[in-house]
Amino acid sequence: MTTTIKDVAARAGLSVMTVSRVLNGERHVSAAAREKVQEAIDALGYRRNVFARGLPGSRSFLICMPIPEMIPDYIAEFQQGAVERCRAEGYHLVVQPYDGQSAMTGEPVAATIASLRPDGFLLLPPMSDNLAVLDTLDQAGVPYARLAPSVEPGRGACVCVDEVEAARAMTAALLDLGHRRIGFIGGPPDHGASAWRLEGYRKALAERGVAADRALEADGDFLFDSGDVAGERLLSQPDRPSAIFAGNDDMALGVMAAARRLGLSVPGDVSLAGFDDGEIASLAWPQLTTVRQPVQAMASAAEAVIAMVESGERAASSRRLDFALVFRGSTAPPA
Amino acid sequence: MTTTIKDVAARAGLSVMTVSRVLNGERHVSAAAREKVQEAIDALGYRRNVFARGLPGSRSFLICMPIPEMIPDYIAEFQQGAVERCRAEGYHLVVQPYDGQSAMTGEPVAATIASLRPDGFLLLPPMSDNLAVLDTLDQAGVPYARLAPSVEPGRGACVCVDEVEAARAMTAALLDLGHRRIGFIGGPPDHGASAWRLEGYRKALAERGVAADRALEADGDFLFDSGDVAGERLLSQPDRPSAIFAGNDDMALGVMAAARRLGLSVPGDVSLAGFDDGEIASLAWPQLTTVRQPVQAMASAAEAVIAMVESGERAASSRRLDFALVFRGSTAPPA
DNA sequence: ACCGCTACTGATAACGTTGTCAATCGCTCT
DNA sequence: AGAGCGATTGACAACGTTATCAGTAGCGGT
Repeated sequence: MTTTIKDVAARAGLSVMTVSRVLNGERHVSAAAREKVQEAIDALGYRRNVFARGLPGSRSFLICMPIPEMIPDYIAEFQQGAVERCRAEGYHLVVQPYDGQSAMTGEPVAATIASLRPDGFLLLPPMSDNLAVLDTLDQAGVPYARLAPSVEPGRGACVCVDEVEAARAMTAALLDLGHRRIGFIGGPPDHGASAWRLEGYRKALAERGVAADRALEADGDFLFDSGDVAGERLLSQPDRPSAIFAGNDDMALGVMAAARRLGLSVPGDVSLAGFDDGEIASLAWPQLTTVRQPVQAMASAAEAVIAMVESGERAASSRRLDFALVFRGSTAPPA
Repeated sequence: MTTTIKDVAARAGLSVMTVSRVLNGERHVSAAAREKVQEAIDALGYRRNVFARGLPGSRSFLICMPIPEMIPDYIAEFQQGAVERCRAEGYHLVVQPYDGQSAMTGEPVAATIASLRPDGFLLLPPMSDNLAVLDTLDQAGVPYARLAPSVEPGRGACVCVDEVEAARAMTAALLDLGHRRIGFIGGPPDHGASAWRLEGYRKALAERGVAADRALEADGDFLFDSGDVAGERLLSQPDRPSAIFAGNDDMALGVMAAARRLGLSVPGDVSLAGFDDGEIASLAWPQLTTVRQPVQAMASAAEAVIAMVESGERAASSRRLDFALVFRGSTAPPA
C-alpha cells in the first residue's frame, strides 16, 4: 500500500496534474495550491516512483557508469564523488560491469540503453576512449561525460587534467633536482593516458636539451608487477638512471621493490615519481612523490552529464582540471 | 522509436501476452510459438524495458547498495564481484551514497525504497549492523544481504568470515613465532569487526596463558593516521611489544611509519600484522602479514539477495567464508 | 454426442506518472 | 463592451509490461 500522487491530490483537494506540477516545480501553480500540496506530501510521506516517472519515455533519472575490471584507487574515490552529485540532483547511479573484450563492439552499451534507458553515461578510462561506445551513445542520443579522454576530445563532456603538462612538469621537477638520466615507464597502449604521459616526459627532456634515450623508456601495464619488472630492467643497466618517473603509483611502487632487491636506496640511489596520488602513495615508505589527480573535482563530470540531460543540449564541452605535483620522500637530488 | 513487445508480437503473428510469456520462460507456450517469438526478438534486437517491467509493482530488477563514505580497498573489489553477479542474474546494481549520520534513522533507506523500489539491498559494514536500517527493510519487506554483520546474525542473508577465529588464529601465529608481548589496535566502535577482532586477540592470549595487558590494547579508527598514533604510543612504552596486530591493513601501515620514526625496524624490532589483505598489503615494504578477506566469495551475497527476491522467501541464512592467513615479510620471531 | 480436463492463446485492465489539450477565470487593450 | 491574453486548473491518453480472466482447441472417458 504505497502512497501515490493520487493520495496526495485527494488530501490536498486538487487534481493529480497540479500535484505533479508542484513536484516538478513548474510555473502556473498558485501559491495556495503549492502550499496545500506540500502539506499533503509531508503528511503522507509521499515519494515519487522512479519507474512511473521513467516509463512515459521522457527521463529515467538513471546515470550509468560502466566500471573497468580493475578499479584503481582514484576511480573508487571518483565514484564516491559522482554518486553524491547524482543524488544531489535527484539521479541514481547504476554501475555496470564492463568486460573489456565484448565492450569493444558497443553492443553491451546498446543493450543497457535499450533496457535501462539511462539518461546519461559516465565513461571512465579506458572506456572513455572506446569509439564504438561513443558511436553507440551518439546514435542513441544519450549524453555522456568522459573522464580523462585522449582521443576525439570534441565528443561529449570531457573532464580531464592536462596529462601532458602534468607529466612534463613532473619530469621538469626531476630535472630541476639535478637528474639527467631519467627513466620512464609507460602504461598499456589502450589507455590514452599512457601516450600523453610519455609525451610530457619527452617534452620536458627536449625543452632542457637533454637527449632522449630510448633505453630509458620502458613499457608497463599500470600494475605493480610490471613496474617491478621494468624497474629491474632500467636499474640493471650499466649507466642506470638516477630517477624514474612511472606512469602511475602502482608501477612506481613496483620500481621501489625492484630497487630494494637490487640493493639501491630510494631516494639515495634512485629517485622515484608516480602518478595519481592514490592512497598507497602516502602509505608507502618512503612516501611517493606523485601527481595528484583532482578526484573531487572530477566528480563534476557527473554534473556535466546531468546538465546535458536537463538542457537537452549535446554540445561537447571540456573542463580541464588543475593537477598538483606532490613532493614526498621518494625524490631527492642525485648523489 | 524503440522496439517494444508489440513489434515483436506483430512480427511473430502472436499476441503480446504470448511474447511476454516466452520472455519470462513460462509454461503453456507451444514450441512453435516460442520459436517464432525468438526469431522476431533476434531480428528486431528487442530488449525489455526495465521501467515498464517494474511499474506494475512486481519487480524492479534493481539491487541497491549504499556505500560508506570511505571505501576500503576490499569493498571496491567486492563491488566488482557483486555487480557481475547481478548482471548475470539480470539485475542492475544501484549505488547510493550513505551518510553515516542521517542513515542512523533509516529514513534515507525508506526514501530509496519508496522512490526506487529496489528488489533487494546489499549492506556493507558498518551499515550491515545498523538496526534502524534493518528495521526499515524488514517493515518494507525488502530482502537484504549483510556483509560481515556483527549483531543479530539471525536477520537477513549474512555473509561473513569468522572474524573472531581469524583474529585468534593470527594472534596465535604471532605467539607461535615466540612473541609474548603483542599489541593490538582496534577499529571504530560502530564497526562490528572491531569488537570481534579484539575478542579473537584476547582469546588467543588466554588460550596460551599469556596475561592480557590493557596497556597493549589501543583504539584506532581503521585509518592510517590512527595506526600511526596508536603505534607510536605502544612502541614508546618502556616494555614495548615485540609484535603488533592492527585491526586492518591501513592501521598496520600507520604503525610501520611510527616504527620507522622511532628507529625501530620491521620485523627486526617489531613484527606487524594487519587484516583485509588489500592491495597495499603486498605493495608495502616490508610486505604485510595479514588476514585475507575472501573478496570474491563475498560476492555470493549478491546471489543470496537475488535468491531471496526470486523465491519470495525471507528466511535468514548465513554463509561463513574461509579466511586465510597470509604471511609476508612484516613478521618474524622476536629478537 | 457430451462433459471435463489440460494446453494454449489473447483481450483487457492495471501500474504511477507526465504530456497534451481544453476549460475557466480575471485582466488589459482597443 | 468585446477581443485577446496569461495564469491556473483538470480530464484524459499514453508509456511498455505483466496479471487476470476468458476463451478455444484437442482429447480421453462416459
